[in-house]
Amino acid sequence: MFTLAEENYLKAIYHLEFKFQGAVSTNAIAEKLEAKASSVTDMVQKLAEKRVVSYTKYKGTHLTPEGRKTAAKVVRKHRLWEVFLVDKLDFQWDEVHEIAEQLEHIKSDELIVRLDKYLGSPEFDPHGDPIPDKHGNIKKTKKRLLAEIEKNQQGICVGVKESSAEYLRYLDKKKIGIGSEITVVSKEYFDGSMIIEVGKDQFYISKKIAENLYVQAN
Amino acid sequence: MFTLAEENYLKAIYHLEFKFQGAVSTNAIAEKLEAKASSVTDMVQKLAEKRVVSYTKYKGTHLTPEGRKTAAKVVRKHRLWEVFLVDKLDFQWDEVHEIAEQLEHIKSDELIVRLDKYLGSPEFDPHGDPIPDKHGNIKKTKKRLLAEIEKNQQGICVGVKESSAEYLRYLDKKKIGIGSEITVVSKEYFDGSMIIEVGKDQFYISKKIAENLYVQAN
DNA sequence: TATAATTTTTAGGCAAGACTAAAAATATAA
DNA sequence: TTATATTTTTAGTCTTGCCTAAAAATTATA
Repeated sequence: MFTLAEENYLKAIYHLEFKFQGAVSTNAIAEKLEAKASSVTDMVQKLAEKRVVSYTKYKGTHLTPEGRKTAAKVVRKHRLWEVFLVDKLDFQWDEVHEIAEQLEHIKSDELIVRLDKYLGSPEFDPHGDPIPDKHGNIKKTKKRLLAEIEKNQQGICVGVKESSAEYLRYLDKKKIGIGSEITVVSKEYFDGSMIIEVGKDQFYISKKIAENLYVQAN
Repeated sequence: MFTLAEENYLKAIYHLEFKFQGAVSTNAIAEKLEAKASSVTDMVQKLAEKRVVSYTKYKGTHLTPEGRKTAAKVVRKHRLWEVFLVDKLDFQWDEVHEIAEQLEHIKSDELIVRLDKYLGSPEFDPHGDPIPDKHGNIKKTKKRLLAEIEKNQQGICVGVKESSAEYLRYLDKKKIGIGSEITVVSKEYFDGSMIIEVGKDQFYISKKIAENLYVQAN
């Protein structure tokens, strides 16, 4: 079993390894967890003793298969709880992260199984990120930025890039949410702005908006 | 804000104060939390500094109004989560305690409000224990001993008092389990024995049996 | 009431997980 | 290639929450 701190380190390394596709530096972990590098060295050495990471001094850290499995499980729990909070308790996208950050550490395998079933075994969380299955495998997202979609093509909204509260509220106001079908009606290459159709409505969006929204296109 | 350990101490003192209606001894807390008395002394002094308990050396501990409010909130969360686990995730009543023990420490006022609403603002948990309202007030418990039920009244089995293996085997043999509807067909005031109906069966039970079974009556 | 038993507190320590400051290794630049 | 800057590690501390062992206070008993 792992402590709360250990789980958070494993999760951070999991995300960083995915993002940079290589050894994870001590400083990168420190920044992600808002901790000092010296604290990270301590913990990483401890995790190496527990065989969940491989660590070479000055060279960085990797998850072992065992560590990856553990990290994926935490991520799975986090994202399942986010679905619960949004789908069942009607939270907004931007309100769930902090709570899920706590719920992800609840220890009970049976609970995950039942929660997953109760939510209809979702494959994506409310931000469009894939939920690892019980073996830690994740579906590859075909998610692209709305800005990359061409005229007359369409995509399903699956998430956001930067999730500031203002931005999420803007999307809400425009009735854009996970699952919304968005069609690019016209595109201005000069400034990257677009006119898009969501449901029955058509409206203008700036480049900045389009570069912050992930859609799944065919 | 309180740490996990602090919340557990406050909850323990809350329950013990309720049970014994007076100052709570150091040893009583130690037993309840499976800790050493010296650890309890440490923590109780710390809680006294935080003004959530009043503590006099060698005389025991009391919750302050502030402490009682905090403790009641933890109990409220615990019992709401138990309802969630049983009503929504189909857990059995006896499987939920450990998980709720973890969930009760999740910090988010908004979460409690929404969870409560989602569950239909229940007043009792699956064991028949009352759920404190948002101000910490509790309804008088619905849970009573079967021995207190009068002739022709009925109740739903919600738990046992002493859970010896023999007793549980006896209940099993008689097909009495959580959720069983029990009707008192007749009652002998001389020795406290009864004839009860469970499902289609009627049979005799002794006073001792009736004093060990909790039912939820209207 | 004096003595024994029990309860509670104090004193000192330990592990986890964070920190600061300084040293060592690595990377960058002149 | 040497000097400088950056990154990482080590060494030593601190707090939390627990422990053991011993001392002190309280309660029970003879």
